[in-house]
Amino acid sequence: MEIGFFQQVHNVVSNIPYGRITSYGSIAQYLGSKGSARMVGWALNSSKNNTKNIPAHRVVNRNGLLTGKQHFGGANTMAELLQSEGLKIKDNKILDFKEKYWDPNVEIDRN
DNA sequence: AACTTGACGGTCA
DNA sequence: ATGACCGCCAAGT
Repeated sequence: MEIGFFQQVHNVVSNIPYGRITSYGSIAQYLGSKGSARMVGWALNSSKNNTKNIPAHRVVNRNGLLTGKQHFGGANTMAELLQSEGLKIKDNKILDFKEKYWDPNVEIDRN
């Protein structure tokens, strides 16, 4: 059986190291034509259905903006999670986005 | 079955 | 640099 799109997303997101972040688009690109960036967001949304602990807070949009903060319950939960991992956040944006950026297309060896 | 929505991203004015 | 548009594709209504 083929792995579902959401599960592939969960897999990639789970591989994001502590204190690092990536973007929806990068994940979508890593998965090829199996989905668009929007699909990644959708998959993460269904990840809360998954019992496993998915570090979804490490996924932001391409501008380093915390567009999905709304889905973490609290208004500032996502930002606090990221800050606790050493990232600099201001006004819902990751300041050191480029430095802490983690690209699955580069870091993961496609096994 | 048709229309709208969305945790996005690239292009163009 | 900012804002509008379009493409992406599954889910919900």
